[in-house]
Amino acid sequence: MLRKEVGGATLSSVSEIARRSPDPFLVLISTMISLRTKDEVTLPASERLFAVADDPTGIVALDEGKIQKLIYPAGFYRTKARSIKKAAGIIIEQYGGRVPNSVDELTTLPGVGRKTANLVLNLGFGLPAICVDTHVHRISNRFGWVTTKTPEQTELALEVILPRHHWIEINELLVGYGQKICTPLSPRCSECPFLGSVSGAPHCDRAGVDRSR
DNA sequence: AAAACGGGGGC
DNA sequence: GCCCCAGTTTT
Repeated sequence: MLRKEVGGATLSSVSEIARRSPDPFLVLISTMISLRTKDEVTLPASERLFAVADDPTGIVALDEGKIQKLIYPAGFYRTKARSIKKAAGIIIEQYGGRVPNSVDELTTLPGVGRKTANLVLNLGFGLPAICVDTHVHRISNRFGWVTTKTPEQTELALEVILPRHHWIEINELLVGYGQKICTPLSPRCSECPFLGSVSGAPHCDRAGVDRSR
């Protein structure tokens, strides 16, 4: 089971990992594997790796080539293997073997940017973090929720606008909507649940068709 | 701000 | 064959 339908949105492979075992380290590693890689590849790759090693000590003990082989064919598998092993080492040496729970600390890890850090806080620690990827950035601007140039600006703005509860669901719904309907180039506006809805509801001017990625 | 990293799947 | 993908890092 690679995906599950939830109110029209999809649960990502990282969510699936988190649901099975809400271990911040597993969430972190599977998120790193998922970067620019489809769920159908991410989940099996994560499972192969975790079958061999599922904690920082186990990961650092692995040969980098071994990690590469396990997570293939995830994209950027060489870079990811290096980052994963290095991150595990830093977690052991700098953070006492525990995954840090702040954006600033998480982003010190190689291969971990703002989006990954927030997803780990959200899915791994259950904290109210909003992760802004290309989908969320695009949709937020199309809907006129924000007028921002960078994903980081979008993130800061959304933290003020969006509700404080159900952040995990909100993240997934926004992304699922961006994947299936409000796509970058040819949005399926005829299937958009927001188009033509009650006044005051967010709308799309259809002018924001872009290739922000 | 733009390019590089990378393999797989859809059409 | 060409385009796209729940980004991050380096120029």
